Amino acid sequence: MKRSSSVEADAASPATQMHARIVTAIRQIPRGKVSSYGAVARAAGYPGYARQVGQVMKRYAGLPWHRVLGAGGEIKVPPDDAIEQRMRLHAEGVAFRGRRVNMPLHEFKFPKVRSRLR
DNA sequence: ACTGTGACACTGG
DNA sequence: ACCAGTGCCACAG
Repeated sequence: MKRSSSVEADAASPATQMHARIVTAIRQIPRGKVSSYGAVARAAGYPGYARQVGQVMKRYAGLPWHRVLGAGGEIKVPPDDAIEQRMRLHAEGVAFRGRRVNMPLHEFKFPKVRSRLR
């Protein structure tokens, strides 16, 4: 098997794997529950990669992006999308207390918090 | 290769 | 509760 062949090195690229793991984590958040960028990053095995979670969500379509909030349950998306996010969450029964949602009440707990990856 | 940017998080005033 | 400063990291130009 070719180890450093350019083609498959692509598929196994660290970055690609990270994206995949982040996407998977986001998909785990059930309807009516929410999580945070940081929590998703940790669940995916990449603590400290909160910003990358945002990047991935922007690139991948079909993700429940509205269930991901900033630390403390704050909305971190631009004003336009923020409106839709609130609307979607409200439709799922997630209520806002002013600018943020009641995290202790709505936060989804990831089952398998994997240890650090690389 | 270097610099700026951002859908983040945390601390301190 | 609000805002500024700092650390964080991949990506784009």
